[in-house]
Amino acid sequence: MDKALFKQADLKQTELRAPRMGTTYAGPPAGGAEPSFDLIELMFFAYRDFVADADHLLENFGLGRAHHRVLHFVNRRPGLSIAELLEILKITKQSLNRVLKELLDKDYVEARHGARDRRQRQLFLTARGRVLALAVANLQSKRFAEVFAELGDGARAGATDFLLAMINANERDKVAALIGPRAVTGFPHVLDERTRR
Amino acid sequence: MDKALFKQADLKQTELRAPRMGTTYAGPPAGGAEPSFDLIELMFFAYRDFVADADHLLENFGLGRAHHRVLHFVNRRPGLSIAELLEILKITKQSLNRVLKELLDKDYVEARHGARDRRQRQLFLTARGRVLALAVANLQSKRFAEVFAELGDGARAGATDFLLAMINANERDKVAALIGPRAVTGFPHVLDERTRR
DNA sequence: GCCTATAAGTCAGTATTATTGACATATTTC
DNA sequence: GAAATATGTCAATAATACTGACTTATAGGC
Repeated sequence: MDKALFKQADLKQTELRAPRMGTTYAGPPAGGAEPSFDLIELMFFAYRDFVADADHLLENFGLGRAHHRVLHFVNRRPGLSIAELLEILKITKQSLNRVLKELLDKDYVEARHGARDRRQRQLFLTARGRVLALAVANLQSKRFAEVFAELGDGARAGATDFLLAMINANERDKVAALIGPRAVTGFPHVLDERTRR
Repeated sequence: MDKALFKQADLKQTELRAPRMGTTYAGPPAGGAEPSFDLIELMFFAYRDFVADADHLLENFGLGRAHHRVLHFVNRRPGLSIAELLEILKITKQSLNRVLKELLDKDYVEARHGARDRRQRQLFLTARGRVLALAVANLQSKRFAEVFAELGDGARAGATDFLLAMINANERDKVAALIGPRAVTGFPHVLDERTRR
């Protein structure tokens, strides 16, 4: 009985923890209220299963979590520079290097000299890369589609609001800006001035 | 300037990816709909900041993400066995060992011989461990409190429904069962039959 | 044009969290 | 008593990250 309880799959361990942000620990309880154990645990499991979709798919291509992140953000912000990518991913260039090199080698990502500044390398997905990124995004979107088929489409706005509110206030605007305008099309950077002469 | 550019925080990399589940990739698009890039990205950022809270706090105690998971689940299911913990965490006992040993050494966790089966070791938090686990939970709960202060308390049920629906269907009942009844008190295992003679 | 700053790439060494495989020990169950 | 089970442990490895130091190419100020 206890066996069957958690048998489903071989999961990699990475959740329930993450990067440190500028969060300040203000001391024990907020104001006497009980901790929201339910939501804490739900966040853990929901995220676990959510990312598992992408993880599972990309594994077939010999790509790991680091590759996924790069693929995702290059897809979302085509034309971004190495520095910008490092800013988003919050990793060092040494860490990025291995992963990016593999993505370049395997022809998922393409780097072009910066149009304005030749020192920069602007990153784009190749056709292959775009197919893969879209496949991942579609798989993840399928989960959302099922969720809102169950909860009703009205729940989508609520979920969006909830997730946005969960983001650190100082980053919320940036994320909202990145998300809102490009939610559907997703190709703003290609059009911005940096890629023009 | 490149220095300053990346200085914000020293973040560990683990998000936007996770364990593999039994998710089946059914082919490109679901039915022609655009991928939900907005929600995909929101999940990433929301979870990133959410777990950063715990991460940041535990770092002061020399504890990492693996320790957090153990602390969390032992707190939530006191009296669980090594095997049960491994099942939940989906890691090997070799991986658990180092982490658990540290938590035992540092007196956050306590292991007692199984009451029914002396081969088993049942895990409990010590007073210290409970204080720490509660501090983490309170910090994470603070974020939820702020979110629902902003969105209104009505949003809490919606968020719960959303997160629950995001969990793989085959696990949903188990998680719901674990979460619902013990959301507040959190000490069910101690009372279950396994710890009795 | 030169000098400095910047963007990126690279080499070397290390940490954390995970893995697989093999085997030892204590205890339960048949 | 023998086999199964729960746990612990040794050893080697992988993926993802880190710091520090250095090179190369290009941009920009003077």
